Amino acid sequence: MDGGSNFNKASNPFVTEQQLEENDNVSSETGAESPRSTTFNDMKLASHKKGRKSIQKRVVSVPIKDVEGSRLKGESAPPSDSWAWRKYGQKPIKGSPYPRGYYRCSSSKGCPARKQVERSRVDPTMLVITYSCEHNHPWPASRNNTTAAKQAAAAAAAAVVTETPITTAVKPEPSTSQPGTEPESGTEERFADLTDDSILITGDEFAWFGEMETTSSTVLESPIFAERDNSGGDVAMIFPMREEDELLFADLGELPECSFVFRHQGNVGPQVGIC
DNA sequence: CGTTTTTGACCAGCGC
DNA sequence: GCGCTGGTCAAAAACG
Repeated sequence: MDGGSNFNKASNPFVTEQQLEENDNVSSETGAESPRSTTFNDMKLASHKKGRKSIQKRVVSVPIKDVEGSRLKGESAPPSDSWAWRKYGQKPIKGSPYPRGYYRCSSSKGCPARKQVERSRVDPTMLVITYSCEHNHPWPASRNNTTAAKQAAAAAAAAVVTETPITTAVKPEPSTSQPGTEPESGTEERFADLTDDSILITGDEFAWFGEMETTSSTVLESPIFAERDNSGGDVAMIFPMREEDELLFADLGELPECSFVFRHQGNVGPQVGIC
């Protein structure tokens, strides 16, 4: 948690990230037993109590036009990324003329990841996506075989690749040992490494966040990060686009769950990490 | 036929 | 204590 935030804070200039740790409401919901629908209640508690585990949130702004390219239908269709998202609700938000869509990760069963998509009230041309997930949950594999993934891949392929990859970086000190190819050890080991401070990007299970927006092509920076970027400088998160995506998708079949691609700022080729 | 989206309702948290 | 708002569920409809 704390460790992971290093990365976040310093890193990604493109992602507006507000990592909120919403843990602990743990205190006393316990007694909350509701008189009525138990099942419903259980679920409610379950969801609300997720607060027990730290929940991190990341806010990403994406130009709608980018999104539109991949969007299938509906106003709030989220940008396609490497995961499957299922919409489970939509609500008008006070103060905003645009409704907010609620999506849940459907890439794998029990995936706690969620995201909210809404149009920026400040800049209607921007889509604000808030990802949230509790710590330590197993990340779903990229949906390489799903239509969404294919679409994303196709979009990536179709996209003009000349655009500079967004980017930036990763870890301050590229340890030479970054595996260009995945080590053969178990995923867990890898994961362990990744979650370690030694790693970068993600430092936490949010590695997927990075990958996530990557497919959607352009991720806009948020003011928050812009500032950090200026001051920080040494580390930047990378959101490899297109090319990497293609590669990623192409290889996904072989990659274990939750893989992400990143590149060192200094021109070290793209690297793939798996958590 | 299976999966996803839509939409209304319910509940919890928060502010007044 | 009450009302408002946000988040989630679940049934039905739509879609591939």
